Amino acid sequence: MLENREDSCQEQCFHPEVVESVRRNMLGSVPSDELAQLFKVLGDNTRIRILDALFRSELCVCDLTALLGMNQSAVSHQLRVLRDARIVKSRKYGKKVLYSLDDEHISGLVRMGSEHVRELKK
Amino acid sequence: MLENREDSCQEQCFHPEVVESVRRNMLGSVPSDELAQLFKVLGDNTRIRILDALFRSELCVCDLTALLGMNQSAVSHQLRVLRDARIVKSRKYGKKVLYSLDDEHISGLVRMGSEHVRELKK
DNA sequence: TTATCATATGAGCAATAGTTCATATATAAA
DNA sequence: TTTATATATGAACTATTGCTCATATGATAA
Repeated sequence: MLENREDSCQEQCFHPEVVESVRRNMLGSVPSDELAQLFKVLGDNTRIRILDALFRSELCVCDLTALLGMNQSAVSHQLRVLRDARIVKSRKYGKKVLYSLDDEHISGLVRMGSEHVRELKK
Repeated sequence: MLENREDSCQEQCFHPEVVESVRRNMLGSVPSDELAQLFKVLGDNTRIRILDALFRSELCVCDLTALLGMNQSAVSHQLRVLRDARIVKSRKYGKKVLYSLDDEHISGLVRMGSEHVRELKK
């Protein structure tokens, strides 16, 4: 991996010791990919709004649809993405399906992210 | 907003009180969009690896390029995305540009995200 | 100055994502 | 059973994203 320097830059700039030391401590490529995947799922306005709502209360698809003011199909599609990522869970209640958050880490992430956004505004 | 129920579902399913109460506490649409934008920036494997590296040390573009084993142009493009989001900052040092993390919230987010991924594996 | 090196950037392209529409499934009521 | 309701899903379309290639910019050295 370290050998493909042709594409990057010349000897003078490249610092093998620093690069090696950093590399040793970095996440393996598999975990970094999973982490990116998690953030990618959180990186959509519709899904954030869904989570923001579910953070307040367990809700059925219908109420989420009304709340977001969008297509039921679109909401269901996004709920599937969140379910696949195990960020929300669902349970049947009669004809309805009730959704709620599946993990407390997620609300922590959302809270910390909001904090960051708020800081940036200053 | 609450009136476009035609697209969603019938009277029986819709719960106006719950929806209203949830809506009142939700993030405004502007902040939720900014929050999604932040997560979107973090939701890419290349950018996560860059942050993971910068978390360990300030690095020039050339070293990052060697570290990630990819095109210098690709790295510069992603650094621009991170810079625009004010997640990393840069300073000139001779011909080189040195990058580092711009905000301590970010490492917190990455750490919390990693925690979540680790938990999911169990 | 000119040449070289490190980085940035615009255009173009392929892959992916989010939405809508139509329809399928599942539960309940008549 | 038949009908209606709530949700899920596949296909199609458009918009966005990340990469590559070529080139521009900016700084140092000769």
